[in-house]
Amino acid sequence: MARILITSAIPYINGIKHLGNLVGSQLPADLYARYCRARGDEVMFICATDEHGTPAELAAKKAGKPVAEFCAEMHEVQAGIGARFGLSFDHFGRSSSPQNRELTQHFAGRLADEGLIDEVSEKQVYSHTDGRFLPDRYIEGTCPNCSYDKARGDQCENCTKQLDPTDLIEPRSAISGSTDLEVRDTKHLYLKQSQLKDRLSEWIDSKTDWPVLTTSIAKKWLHDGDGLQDRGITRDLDWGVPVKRGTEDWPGMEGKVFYVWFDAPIEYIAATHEWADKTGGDWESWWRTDKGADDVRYVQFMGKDNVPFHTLSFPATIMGSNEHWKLVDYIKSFNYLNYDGGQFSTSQGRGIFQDQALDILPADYWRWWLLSHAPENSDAEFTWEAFQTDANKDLADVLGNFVSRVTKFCRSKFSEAVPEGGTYGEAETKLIAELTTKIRAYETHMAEMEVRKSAAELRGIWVAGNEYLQAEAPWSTFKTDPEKAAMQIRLALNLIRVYAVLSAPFIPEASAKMLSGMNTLDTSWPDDVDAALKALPAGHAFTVPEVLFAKITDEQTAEWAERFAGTRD
RNA sequence: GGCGUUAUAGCUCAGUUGGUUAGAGCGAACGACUCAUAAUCGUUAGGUCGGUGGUUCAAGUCCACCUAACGCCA
Repeated sequence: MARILITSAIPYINGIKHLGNLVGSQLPADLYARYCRARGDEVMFICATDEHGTPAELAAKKAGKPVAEFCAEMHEVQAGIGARFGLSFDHFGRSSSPQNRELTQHFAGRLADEGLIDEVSEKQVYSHTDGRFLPDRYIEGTCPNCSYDKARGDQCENCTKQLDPTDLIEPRSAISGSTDLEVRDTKHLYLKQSQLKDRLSEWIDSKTDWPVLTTSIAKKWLHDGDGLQDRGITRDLDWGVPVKRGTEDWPGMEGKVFYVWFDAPIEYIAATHEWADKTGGDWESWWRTDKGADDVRYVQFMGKDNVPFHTLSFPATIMGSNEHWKLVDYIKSFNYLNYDGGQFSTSQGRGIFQDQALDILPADYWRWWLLSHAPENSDAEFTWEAFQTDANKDLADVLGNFVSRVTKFCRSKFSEAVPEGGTYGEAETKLIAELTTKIRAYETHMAEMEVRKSAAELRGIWVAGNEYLQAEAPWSTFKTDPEKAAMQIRLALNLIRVYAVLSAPFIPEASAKMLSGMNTLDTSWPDDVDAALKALPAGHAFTVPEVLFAKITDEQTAEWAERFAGTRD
């Protein structure tokens, strides 16, 4: 039994995420977690909300709430949506937790002790009206180059010229519009990533089994231009982890917090700590190689935009501490999912948001389509037409209908119990051999996190059942040899249970309905297919389940396409 | 402008270390069946692998250049 630590990139607290966010990390991570558990591994599946930073402050202000309250509410909203999608986190934490505060401060202290922190003095714009420093993008003004009047402090969107906030003519706060600004000196901490470049480079080079998407992004950041740059890890904000050197105050850093990118990945560890505090478990046995984590395999899931932080910044934090923290063993990264010819856009409200998706269809439809089209090798595209066709064909016609035809046939010709009699012939032997081959292939793809291939293989396993029925035609057999038909249907009924077990990582709700219909709690994995197809013995009572997957109609997709094309308020 | 990823049948995608007639699903046409959510099963027709030029006995699969899309950076 292996020990698998799985983390999904943590979604930002600000607002409800769209489906692109889901398929890029949480959903495939859940698929893998469920599969590992089904195979008997000990799994720790962690996710959280990323709560610190300016966008959260601004969103809270807009909502008219204190930021802590806003984050607490949004955390519950996101946790609720995750639960409805069937995301089986062992813990869904919060980066604003005391555990994360303590660990973040600890890491900063260790890095400082190792000489990897620089204190840098820089100039930054302060807004008297807002009572705060303004990050570059929260300053607007007239571009000195093209006179565009909405240039941002870092760049003019009109002429693309790079700017410093001090370049702007008539600068103003993007938050309040105030022009009562001044440039102040402020001191910040920098993580000297450049000093860890060789260690990081060597480490990345050793990961020959990682997806190209992951390593190519990492190598680009390592070697591009002047190479890996040092990064500021503090900000002049209120909302965040207060800067401390371990448990000690940090002279000159009063009133400052760590920058979100520094504390967010540490939340993976902290969330496990949160889990332990809640359950009495041992979080260090998952994260400290000197305290039992040396046999843990750590797998991270994320979208490609998060790769630099997970291949370089977070490992720099871990390595730099010179303590025995677990480094990631495998990074599975995903490209983007596009929506009908363009990008999903949170800011423009374009595409389908997670709560909306669940309002119109059960989670399994989304899980299946998104996973079977996961953007593994390139960006993928969501269209309503493809979604409707694929979901209807795969879920309703191939799997759902298989369950219907078998259970209803049995009920009408025999009873709502597994029929007795008959013995296997050549066709059954052949089917078992074929299923065995396909299931072993499915296991391989799942273990390798080849999401699309896994889905295709699973679908093939479903199809094999229909092929068998079609070829053996128990409805014909029944007229001349009822015992043989009984055997065929007994096998088919058992196949439903096997399908439920195999399909659970993809479509947990439907899987549960199938098991419930088959009136069994037996979720044992079909290591031995022959034996697995005898799990439900003759005489075992069952009930014909409701339609597993109702078909999506043309009217529905037409309506949805229109509803989600526009913007969300 | 730099870097990266991608470019394979109408659509969505597979194609291992270069090697016999380039694969799958969907869609299409035709056929079989009637237990089932007008579901299922089978057969067939469709690509010479973005373009050009190389390396090689042999390239979708390696190299160069070009084009296009997307992304990152500047």
